[in-house]
Amino acid sequence: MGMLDLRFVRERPDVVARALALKHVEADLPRLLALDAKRREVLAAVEERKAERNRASERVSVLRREIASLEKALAEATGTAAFAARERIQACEDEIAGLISTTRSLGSTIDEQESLLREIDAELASLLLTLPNVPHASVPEGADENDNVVVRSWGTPPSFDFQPKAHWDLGPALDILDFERASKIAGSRFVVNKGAGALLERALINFMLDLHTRRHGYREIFPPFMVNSATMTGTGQLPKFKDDMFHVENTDYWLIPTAEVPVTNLYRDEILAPGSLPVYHCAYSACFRAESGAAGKDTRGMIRVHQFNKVELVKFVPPETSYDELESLVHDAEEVLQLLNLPYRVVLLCTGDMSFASAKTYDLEVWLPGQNRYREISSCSNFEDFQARRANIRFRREPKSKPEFVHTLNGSGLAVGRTAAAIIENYQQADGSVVVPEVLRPYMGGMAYITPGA
RNA sequence: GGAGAGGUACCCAAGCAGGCUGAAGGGGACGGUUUGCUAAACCGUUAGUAGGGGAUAAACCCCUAGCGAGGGUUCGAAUCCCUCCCUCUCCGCCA
Repeated sequence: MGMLDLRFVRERPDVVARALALKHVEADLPRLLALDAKRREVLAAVEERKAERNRASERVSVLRREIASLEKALAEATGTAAFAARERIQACEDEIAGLISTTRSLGSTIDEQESLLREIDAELASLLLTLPNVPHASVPEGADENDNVVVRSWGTPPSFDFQPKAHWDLGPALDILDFERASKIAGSRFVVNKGAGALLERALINFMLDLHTRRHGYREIFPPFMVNSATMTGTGQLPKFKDDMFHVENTDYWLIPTAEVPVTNLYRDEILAPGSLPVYHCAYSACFRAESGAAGKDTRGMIRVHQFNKVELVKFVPPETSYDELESLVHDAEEVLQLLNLPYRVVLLCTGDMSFASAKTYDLEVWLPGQNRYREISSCSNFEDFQARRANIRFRREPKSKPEFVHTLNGSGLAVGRTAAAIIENYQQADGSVVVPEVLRPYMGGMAYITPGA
């Protein structure tokens, strides 16, 4: 989420209209443009009156001082001098009376115009939020996910000489995933990881964080898992996606749906100093999602749950490099899958399937033998300055130069639960045990196999 | 949770019996003088920002807002009133 530059909308309504069509978004662009014109008209009028009021107030102040000094002089003056002073004082007081009465009526006009302006601003702001980001020129046009483009594939889906099972069968059989008890203590769409299952989850988190911090140059952040409304608004979860999130009753706290929220908001309302870009952050967090619109979808297993773990990658970069940064971000996420030797493909989302805020998005999809299909495991996007404008994150190129909006990017690196599911399914053996990928063994006390009860 | 103190520019800090104070004074930073170099000393500069308008190749100029945030009183608010937020100290409670 985020917003476009009002000036850009004013100057290039054609581009905005095209983006609306490409992303299948409805918005009242003509009304927005009309309000914008109206706003500037009223603003000019109200500011002219304020300037007038300020001049009058200053004049009152000057006159008051003059009166004061005249009164002092009057004490010693006599005859014609005293008479002249009294005359002058009277003239000043008359002028003050006149100034006050005109300024008073000026004030009420200002009040009226300002409240009109507030109404216009409010509607304009909410209309501006209905405009999606403009897709980058390299994004294929298309209606829905069927028009997405597979950019590359890596690895080969394993062939089994037995019928491969889904992780929701394998996990409980190994007693490393417990959906039944999860549903007892919390509800549906939760999972309890046990023994080697818990260890696997923890190992994956550490493995991913180590990879991104030590080899890819990201700085680790461990953020709060609850944030306030201002933060949720900064990255656009509020007000639009209120129902997709969990709210803590009687507080202003919301459970984060992704670490992107706290991490992107770290620099909200800040101007980053020259030389501080690019900033690369990675963050583990639990993610909480209400999945309100997903009834009946992925009800089994840990593909779609209310709480899952994720390692998120977030970048703040100067505008000119953001598309190169997107490519490297995708590679950083891909490397996790390569090192784990999990087959996947990279999909470039078409205009109709990409999110509201994104200018360009690649999805990583991992092969899940149990479902015999690729499933999304990471989504990497360049938001350009769309998020930064809303969250007001800027930077300076030189100590004296004008602040500019940064470009923000983020991507999962990766969704941990889905990665665990992919490992369980891709590394399953005929006897129901699971081979532990080489790179994870150091993180699991050397464990090479997950066997029942491990 | 109880009690107190406080939020002013890059930092510290004065102003708070309303008016040439959008802000004294330090520090820092930047520029200059001096100097073989450095240091010191001296001089100068230093709200940044947002919005609107004007001029333009640009530099620039004008207006408005802005002293934690939002309201109110007033001709006029950093200054008076109300609400909220945050920070610090002490006590209590805890991991």
